[in-house]
Amino acid sequence: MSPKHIDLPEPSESGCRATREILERIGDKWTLYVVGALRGGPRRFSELKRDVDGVSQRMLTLTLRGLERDGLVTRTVFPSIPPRVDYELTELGRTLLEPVAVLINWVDRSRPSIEAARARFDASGQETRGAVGMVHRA
Amino acid sequence: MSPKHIDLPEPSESGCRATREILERIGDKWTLYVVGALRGGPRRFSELKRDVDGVSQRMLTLTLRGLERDGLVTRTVFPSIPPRVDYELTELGRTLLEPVAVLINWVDRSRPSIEAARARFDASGQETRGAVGMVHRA
DNA sequence: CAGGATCCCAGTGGATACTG
DNA sequence: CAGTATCCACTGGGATCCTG
Repeated sequence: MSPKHIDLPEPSESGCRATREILERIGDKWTLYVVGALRGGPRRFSELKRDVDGVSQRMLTLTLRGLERDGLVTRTVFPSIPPRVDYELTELGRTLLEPVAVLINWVDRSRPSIEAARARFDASGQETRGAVGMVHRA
Repeated sequence: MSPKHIDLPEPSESGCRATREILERIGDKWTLYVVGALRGGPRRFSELKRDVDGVSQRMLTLTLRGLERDGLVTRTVFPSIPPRVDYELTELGRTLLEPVAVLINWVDRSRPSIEAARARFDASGQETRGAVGMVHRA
């Protein structure tokens, strides 16, 4: 069925290229997690490093730079000793939280189905390869 | 400030690791575009190759395999000459369209702001680096 | 504490050639 | 047409060391 499907907004056709560029930003390995860690308010560098867990200081720095460059995060330096730097989502950055939440929710709800599908595929997938006749693999 | 923010669903805490694994699937270079190309209904391999534009047959194959493995698309072989293979979103695959649409919409709406921020950052970013006092870069 | 500079590896993905 | 197989370049990203 699905007579009408969902009406995907068509990445405005014009900006499909530019859209990809931005999707790759938030599609990288750490951006979503950093944004998630910042959702509660300002965080220091070392707090983020602890919260995100697994991230190297190099990647955390690069990720924060990228977010700052895109106007999604502000960086505030306090000239104290020891130095202290706070990162915080901008207005724009906070608007990203909703789309991300929708996506995360989808992943959470779909994970059982996906993992089941993977198990099925990995278990019985290969030998139907050269089968004769119409084949549905999956 | 920001007393309430948006209430991010907390990636169910438990499955943060597993969630990442799936996020990386749809976060790769081609998956979202292939899914987008399939939103209108079944498509043949060669049609997808034309639609997605820029994708190599290798990456298209790998991407489709991954989606098939995760139960998001079905692969149907017609034993004709020349051979024909149709790909189609599953029910589960179609449920992915909405979260993706939300994200694409966000990118489209935010692109002007982001590009402006990038221009500003790239133009005047570097020299405020070692400045004294509290500094807001951006 | 925050992060710059280097080195280096593994995986992603492109180009090309071949097959059923 | 719809792949598979190889080779290869690039780069994302980790580890480590050093500085203000």
